[in-house]
Amino acid sequence: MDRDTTDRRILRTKRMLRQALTELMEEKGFEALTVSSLTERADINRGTFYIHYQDKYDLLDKCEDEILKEFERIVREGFPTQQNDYRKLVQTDPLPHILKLVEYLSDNSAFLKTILGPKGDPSFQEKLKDLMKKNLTVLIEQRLSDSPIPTDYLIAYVSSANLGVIQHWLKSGMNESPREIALILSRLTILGPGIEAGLN
Amino acid sequence: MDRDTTDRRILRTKRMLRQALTELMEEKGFEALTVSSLTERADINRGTFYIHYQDKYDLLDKCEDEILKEFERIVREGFPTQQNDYRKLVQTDPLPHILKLVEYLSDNSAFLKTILGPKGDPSFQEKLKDLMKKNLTVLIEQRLSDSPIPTDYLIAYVSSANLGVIQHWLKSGMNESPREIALILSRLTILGPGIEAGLN
DNA sequence: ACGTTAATCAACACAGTGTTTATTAAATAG
DNA sequence: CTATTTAATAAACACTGTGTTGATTAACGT
Repeated sequence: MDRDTTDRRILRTKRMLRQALTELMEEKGFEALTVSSLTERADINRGTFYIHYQDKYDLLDKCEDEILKEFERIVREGFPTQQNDYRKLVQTDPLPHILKLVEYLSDNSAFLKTILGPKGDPSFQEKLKDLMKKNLTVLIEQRLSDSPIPTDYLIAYVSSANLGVIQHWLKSGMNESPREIALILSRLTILGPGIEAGLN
Repeated sequence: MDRDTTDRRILRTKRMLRQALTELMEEKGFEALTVSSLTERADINRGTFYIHYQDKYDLLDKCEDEILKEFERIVREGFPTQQNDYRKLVQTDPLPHILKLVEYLSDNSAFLKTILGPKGDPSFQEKLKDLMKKNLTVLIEQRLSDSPIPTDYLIAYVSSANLGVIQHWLKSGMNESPREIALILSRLTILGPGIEAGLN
């Protein structure tokens, strides 16, 4: 079996480091933290860090990828297959897979709040938007009639907008329930800029 | 007179450093560059750097502030005072102050492309969105009827969306003219999510 | 219980930081 | 044009953090 994913010592080391990363990012942002501070906080020898990760950027990458993988899984499994008109549904209920996504955001809010905040990682924002774009492309292109606005700009607009809502939620203290946010996202995506852009 | 803003030696030093910053950011991103590489590129003694700036973050801050100041000036001077219905105008023409803004973006595209890209500075994105929010608040709140979506989320949505359009433009090689982009922004802001959100 | 291997500790050269000193060269005021 | 001011330079300093290595200890899986 793959020793790398079963040996409890390895799992512990990685778990501690990811925990330390989340904590230290919250405290002083990603750029201000060092490998030394990371290993000290995790109570891990500094040399051990370099067995598993190249540098702090590598550690961050791995953590981000874990989150993104889970996002993709949720979207893949829950994506609406049949082509419905959601404009009625969305008056009162969020799209189910969007709700699951927001719930997952909520579970990882400590990490995400920092990584999507002003001291965070803009490349993660882009990865997240790319994920949304992939799905929006399907959703939008099949319903697009003749918009005076290029499709790629429309998609950039909506995906960035969704990200903005999520960022605002995390930043302002998550006062709304995941369901409320999922509903906001669903409504804005389905009903929002669509009308103006010439969707039918 | 304020020696700090007239002495040609000082102006030259700052000019060279800001030039070097833009170049090196394009080449390897902000975090990867060092004060040493900056001063080497600018052909400036490293000690001189510390006379004018605390560290590389301070230099970045000052550069960003310069851009933001100019944004604010453009918005302040060009912001529509009387309350019009722009839905007709915007079918064919961008709002004038948005056009001016996009033209300024175009003039500083080298710097902005990097700072708003995946290796850039997320705090600048936030500052930019905050600027937009301030103006959108005026524009939206006075026209808002009864939206089922909280105003602050609506504003976060639109400002983030506008930023996304700008980022997409810069990233994809600026194939559209400033006028085209300004028109896209104007249309989406005035006509876009407004209808759904209950604007009149 | 055994062989394997992850984690530790200490040491290393190295790159970059931020500061200081004396010295040189350029700018401005008169 | 000259005198005076002051910005820029060059060289050195201690310091922090990096990334790697080799020998030793301790925990793991079978």
